[in-house]
Amino acid sequence: MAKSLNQTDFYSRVYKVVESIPSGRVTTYGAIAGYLGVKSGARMVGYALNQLIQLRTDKHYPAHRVVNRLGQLTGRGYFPDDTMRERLEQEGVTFTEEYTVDIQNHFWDPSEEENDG
DNA sequence: CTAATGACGACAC
DNA sequence: CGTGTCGCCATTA
Repeated sequence: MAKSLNQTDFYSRVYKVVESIPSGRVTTYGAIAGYLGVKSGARMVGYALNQLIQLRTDKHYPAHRVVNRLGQLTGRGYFPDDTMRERLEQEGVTFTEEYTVDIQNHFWDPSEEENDG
């Protein structure tokens, strides 16, 4: 498994996991961080997602499927309008609050990446 | 190098 | 149960 995690590599892995998030599901920063090996790197995950905005690449990641451990759309402020919320809704994700998803019902674990890998 | 920030998380009161 | 504080690690100034 991953041993020496390069700084930039960490980002690449985050993007890879994020784009691997299935529709109608959501995951948390800590889950991704822990999955990558950096338990306390939850902040780095969120930071990595933020970088997506800077990337300015044609490729866009479903960063809207990433929420904090409470299911709050903390990053909604970085999305235009309520894109983050509407996106989740159209995918079938339920909400327990205006900007809080039912994470306990839609939580997705990165390790569930059912892939030959 | 030091200091400040952040799409987080856990603990203390 | 809500507020306040520290820890975490990379990025930025």
